[in-house]
Amino acid sequence: MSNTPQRVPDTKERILDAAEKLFGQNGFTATSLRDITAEAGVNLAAVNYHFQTKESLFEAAIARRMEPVNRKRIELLDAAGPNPTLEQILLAFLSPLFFRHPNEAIGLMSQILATPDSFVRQLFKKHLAGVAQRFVDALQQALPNLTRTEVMWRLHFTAGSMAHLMARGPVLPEISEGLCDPSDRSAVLARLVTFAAAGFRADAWGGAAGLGGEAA
Amino acid sequence: MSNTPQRVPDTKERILDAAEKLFGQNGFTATSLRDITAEAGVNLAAVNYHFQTKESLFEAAIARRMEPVNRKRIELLDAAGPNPTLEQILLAFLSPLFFRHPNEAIGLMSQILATPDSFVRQLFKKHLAGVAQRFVDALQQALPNLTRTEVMWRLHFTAGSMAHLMARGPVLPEISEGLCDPSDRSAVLARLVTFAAAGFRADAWGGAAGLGGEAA
DNA sequence: GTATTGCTCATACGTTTGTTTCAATCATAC
DNA sequence: GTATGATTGAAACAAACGTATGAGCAATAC
Repeated sequence: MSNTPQRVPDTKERILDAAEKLFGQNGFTATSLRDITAEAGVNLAAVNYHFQTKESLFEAAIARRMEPVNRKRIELLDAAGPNPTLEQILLAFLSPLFFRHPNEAIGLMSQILATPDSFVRQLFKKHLAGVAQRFVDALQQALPNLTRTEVMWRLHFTAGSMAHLMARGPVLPEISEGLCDPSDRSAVLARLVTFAAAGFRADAWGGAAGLGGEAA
Repeated sequence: MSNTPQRVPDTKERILDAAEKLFGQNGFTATSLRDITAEAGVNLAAVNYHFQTKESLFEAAIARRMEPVNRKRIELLDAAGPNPTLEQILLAFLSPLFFRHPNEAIGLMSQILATPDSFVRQLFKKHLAGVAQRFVDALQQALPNLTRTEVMWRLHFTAGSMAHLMARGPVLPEISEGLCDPSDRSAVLARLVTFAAAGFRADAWGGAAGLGGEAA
């Protein structure tokens, strides 16, 4: 049981660990429950006993990592005081994803952004809706010349950079002639914050330069 | 068909159209060949006759859209002359993805960025390697104070924003209180170029502000 | 002691998957 | 006309999938 102080069997946790790793690496549909139970070294039926279904397992794996991340995000945002700078806001939003994660938790969270299944979209809303609003508010306060719409677009761009980074991080050196090394997380985070902060501070696209687009 | 003298049956094209649509919507593993042949209104065995395997079909669907996009990218980059501006380079890279696509081709291309299967990664390299190098060169020439490594990082950030935009475009209004509407592609492209251009022009992260990250 | 509860095990169910087979069909060449 | 080569059709294949079942085991409660 949950409240018994001694002897919590680790089967449930081992399943979560394996699910986190494999879902993060291969996505939801491409990962089978047999893959997960084999990786965890537990019986196949254990996943049906502890979690009821594959979707519930995915949701549990997401929640286990997402909740502390979102708690940390709010905590950092609060710690920055009533008038946080743009960089403080971006760091509060991004840094909890980069640190304090034992293994491939990051890949898992990128899957929630990349998986098109409808129940994953619901998860996305469930875990990110509240926190996103707090950050949009903070960003709008720090950048009073941007409309709320504009702030949201740029937050989406930033989230996309982050998701792409998390999803394709491991293969980044391979496709960048070895120049981009994502293993130094602090450096990557600093680069991303620098890039995003400058993007946020851009004029609200009076556009100027020939943004015709649509060529012949 | 109409103009070809030797009777190309449209079964092959119908399969490609359906594959493009469904792969783009649901991803590779979540889309079955029976889904595709049902959508195309053709027999299941036709996919094995024209393409041999599911992976080959995916590759063919990707290639059919990716090659014109990359041709257009190079064409736009060349048309910008020997010293293109940053905005011209970004437009050449991004705009071919936004226009001239009959249906959900865009979702398909975002899948190539989000699908972690190894053969999809090879596709990514095959179709993007050459073109990426041209653009990194152009960007480095336009931003001489950035190292090649820095340029690559920021191009990846930009590609991530784009991929995220393409993958989650349809649900963007839903998760943004209806404020972000991706249907006006020209406006979205202009916003993305504005954001990315400012990010590229940021100082090469002497960092300054407290980028400590890793809190307790 | 027995009863009960929490958990793990091997095994099986019904579907769905990608792929294959081979007969039927079609347009064209002779 | 018939023959030929290309294409489509219905059906089946083994394998893998998510899920379900019920016996077996350990520990606690009575």
